[in-house]
Amino acid sequence: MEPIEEIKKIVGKITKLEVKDNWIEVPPDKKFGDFSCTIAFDLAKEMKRNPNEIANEIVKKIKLGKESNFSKIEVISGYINFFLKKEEFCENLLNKILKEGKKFGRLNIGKRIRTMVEFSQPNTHKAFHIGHLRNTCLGDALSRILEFANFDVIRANYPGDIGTHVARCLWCYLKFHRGEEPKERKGEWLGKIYAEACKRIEENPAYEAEVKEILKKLEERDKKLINIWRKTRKWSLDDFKRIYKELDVKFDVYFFESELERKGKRIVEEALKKGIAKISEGAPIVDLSAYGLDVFMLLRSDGTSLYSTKDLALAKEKFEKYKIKKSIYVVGSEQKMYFQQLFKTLELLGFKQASDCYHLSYELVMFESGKMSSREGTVVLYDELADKMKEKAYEEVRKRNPKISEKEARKIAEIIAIGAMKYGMLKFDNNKVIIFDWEKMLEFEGDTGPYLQYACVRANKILEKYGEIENKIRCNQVEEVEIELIKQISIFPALIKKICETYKVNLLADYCYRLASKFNEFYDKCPVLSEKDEEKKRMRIAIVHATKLVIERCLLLLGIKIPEFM
RNA sequence: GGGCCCGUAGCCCAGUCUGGAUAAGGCGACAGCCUUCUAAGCUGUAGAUCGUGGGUUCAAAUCCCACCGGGCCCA
Repeated sequence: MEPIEEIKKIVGKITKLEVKDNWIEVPPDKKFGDFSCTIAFDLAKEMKRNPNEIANEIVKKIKLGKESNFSKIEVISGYINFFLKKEEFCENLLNKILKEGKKFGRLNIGKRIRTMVEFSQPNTHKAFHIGHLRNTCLGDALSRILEFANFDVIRANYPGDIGTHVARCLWCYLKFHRGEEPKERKGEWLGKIYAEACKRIEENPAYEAEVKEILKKLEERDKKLINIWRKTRKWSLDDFKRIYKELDVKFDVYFFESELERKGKRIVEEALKKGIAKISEGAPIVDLSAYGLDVFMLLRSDGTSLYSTKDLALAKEKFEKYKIKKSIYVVGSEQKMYFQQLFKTLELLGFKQASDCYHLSYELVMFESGKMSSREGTVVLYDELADKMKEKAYEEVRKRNPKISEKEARKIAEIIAIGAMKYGMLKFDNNKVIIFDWEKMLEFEGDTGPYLQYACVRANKILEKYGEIENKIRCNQVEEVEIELIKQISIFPALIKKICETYKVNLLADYCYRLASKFNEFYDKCPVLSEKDEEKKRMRIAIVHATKLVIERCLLLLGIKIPEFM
């Protein structure tokens, strides 16, 4: 039995209560044991008695059996402190991992829940910038974690290939850059055209009418214009695909806004017929003020579509065609209100699945001076960042490996650069604004991606030199660093469970850093290959093996690759 | 005017959901450690009125209320 389970069982038996998770904690200091139970404080309140006395009474009744995980139980000022039989605990865990191998941490959810994670959603005709990167890393990592935990995940992308921004870009392209075509990174070039369009329109608002005309023609499927739209749209999409390939991010399905306009308009008609929507100032709206959600507009008064028009159609498609149970939307937090309105409207339209729609919001990537804006062209492009990261990583790789080939150095550098970038995006809580800082982003020491990769590379090197690993080991004596490391490994399955419930991907990044840190400490203090005591050596190899498995798993789930050397 | 998020050391950040013992790390600074499995590493020192003020509690960074500062959304 797991140690925590055992505490729940024995304390529960004596108090005749179900022991809650938050009554059990890990003490701040080793001298207080390995686990602590705070049940006496709560009981003291109810019984109006001294917690210390109650704790002592509980402990007096506990008889530890031979199979128990614990060697000792102590009461200190109301806390019931449990001390593990360290050697047994380590031996059990290590042997369990030797047996389970890569399956360690995988959850056994009986039924596979079909879950769609929609993320990335870049706009064509605009640049792919580091805000999209945050979104993409987050959605990809979440998908990987849910997949590992046995959810049936469908990864969806939803590029914005139609709408005002496209009309602006095409207007500027046709009016000022007709026929031009760059040789490479064509999507990036279109992004510049878009920024130029915004600038020109701002300077001369009379252009607005011309843009509107283009938008209208696009919705009416004007043949000539559609051909140009198709061509330029592909420029952007090709750029996105190149970036996803570099990031090793895959999608199972692409939805395009342009393909949802008509279906969306039909749903709006239906909503009007049902009386859920009504016309106000010429535009169909849903009045959600009864739910504190103001008014939700479904179409513009000129009949052109909005995000909402298309999102209604998309949701319907997700529910009906893909038969999903859960729908996760990874979208910036500025859209919180919008998604509340959308989900409520879906509910009113009779979609039961609306209650299983979840907006996973995250804050923006900003500059110290304020928001990035693709309109003003003040964005850090993905390629700009990636190029600099790769160059920096290349220098570092060269410093340490002067003899390897150019090709090999570039390959390793890319793995490190992409890892650093992803970790830099994933380690922060999603509610927190990331203030973009070149210096911090280009850091490869301390709490960074390369630190994690490095720990894993070190572990791999030891295992590679050792050869075949035994499938059962014994722990006669374990040192403090070893116990600390093994304890960190042991909480991995619980962590995965928690992330599946909270969608907090940064917990995994944080965990992995702590694990790598404990391993580096172990690496420094406990020689493995040169250890003379054979039994101890086998145990240490098992520790290295277990650490490698878990770090490798974490990095895989974060979407970070591991170089062969670095 | 209404709503949401953030505020923890010079800088960055975990912990807040589910209150618990001495607030965890990273960067930067200072002092050490490479003839021993890769120093992108390890060890130590200095650095925190947990935005402010109240409240609840045996116990508050964590829960409640008010306010201040920053960001976002709606009107």
